[in-house]
Amino acid sequence: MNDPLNTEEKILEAAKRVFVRSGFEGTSMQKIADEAGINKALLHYYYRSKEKLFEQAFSKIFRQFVPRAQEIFNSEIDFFDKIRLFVSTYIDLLVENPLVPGFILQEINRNPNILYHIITQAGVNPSFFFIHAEKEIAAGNIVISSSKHLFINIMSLCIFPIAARPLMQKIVFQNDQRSYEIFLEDRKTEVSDFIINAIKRK
Amino acid sequence: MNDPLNTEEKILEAAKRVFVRSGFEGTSMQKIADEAGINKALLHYYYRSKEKLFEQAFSKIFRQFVPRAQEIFNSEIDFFDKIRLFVSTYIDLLVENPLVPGFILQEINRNPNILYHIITQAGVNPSFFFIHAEKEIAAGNIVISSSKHLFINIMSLCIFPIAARPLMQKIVFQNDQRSYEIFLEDRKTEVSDFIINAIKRK
DNA sequence: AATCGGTTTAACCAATTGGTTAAATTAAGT
DNA sequence: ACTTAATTTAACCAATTGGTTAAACCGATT
Repeated sequence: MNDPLNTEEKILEAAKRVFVRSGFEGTSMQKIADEAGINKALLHYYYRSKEKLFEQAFSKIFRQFVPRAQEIFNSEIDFFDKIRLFVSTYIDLLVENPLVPGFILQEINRNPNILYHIITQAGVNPSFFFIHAEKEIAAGNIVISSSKHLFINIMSLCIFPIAARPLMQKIVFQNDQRSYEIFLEDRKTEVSDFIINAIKRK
Repeated sequence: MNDPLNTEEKILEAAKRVFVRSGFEGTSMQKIADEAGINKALLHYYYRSKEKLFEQAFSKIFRQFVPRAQEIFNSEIDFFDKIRLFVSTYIDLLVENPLVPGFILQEINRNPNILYHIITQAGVNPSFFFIHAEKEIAAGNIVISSSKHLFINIMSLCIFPIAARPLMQKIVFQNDQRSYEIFLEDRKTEVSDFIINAIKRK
């Protein structure tokens, strides 16, 4: 029943939830304080300003999604298996955190400057993916004009359907929630097949 | 030099610009009034509330992107040509309005309820695309588990790279702006080839 | 010239914003 | 028990928020 979190951690967790739900501009310090069950002045005591608190919250949210991807990209498995594992794992991860993609896309466009610090801090580095892809291209196993296109295609196919869910669910599934859940579950194999079909040597 | 727009239109155009730039929560009525070069009370005179003004602005922005897609989907051309034309046209359209995808993704997640009214009003109806795709599947010309997956794949590959540009430009191109411009230009053919490769009968 | 309806403005409103301050409370070390 | 430092609180601040109101302005009709 009692949470073992100290006040500082409790604030950051509350801030993460509220920021993801409402974005930076839509979030007030009071709402975060309410969510954390504490006084508003405490937010400023632990985190000097809204910006500072946001930066830490954003960074922590962002870092939730990096290590899993990094781990898979860096693993020594067959390239197609790597794609299959990444797509399946990532769609699962995104479905569990459905508001995060929209939140991140919103905030990077609002203030791109925060990115530089956060990306380096999170340790984002897809170079192992690029190296593996280039090797497969050189070996003639896959056909694609550039590993960068392939990388962004994979990300697009995984992330967009969740970021744009309310829109897509409405115009493609007449807003039927259950159908969209099944649809997303299907995508865990569907997207991999689509990608592999697109790039494998004929 | 003089603009032929009356005050009502001038307000809506200003509102569109500011809302797209800063989102609903990040936009104040004062900022819109400044952008339009008029008094704040005029906004309430022509559009009763911020919500009402937003709804009209959002609807107008949304409708900018629907007819072009509809037109292409409904045209009587070869299915692969249809994909090529759509991808190329849409990436161009999105590059010209780079902040719109992020704006829309942000707002549909913040308040999904507005969608119902706006989508019907905009006349979104991809059924001709689905019909054409199903026909090609039945004829054995393309291989895909569902036309819905194909539709959302196309949308993902076109929209995501622009919605997530600040992020992707940073982690894939070390934030080199010119490289990303070339990359997006390349995608106009690259994405079509990718999709067609993925679905065409082997 | 008087009047009319639509348009535009300045002044104002209560509520909320991010942030500060000084006092009260708590826990630990002596 | 006394002191000290970290923690938590209530009260407060100026600035901004969305929204209202009443008066001024303006071009057209009579």
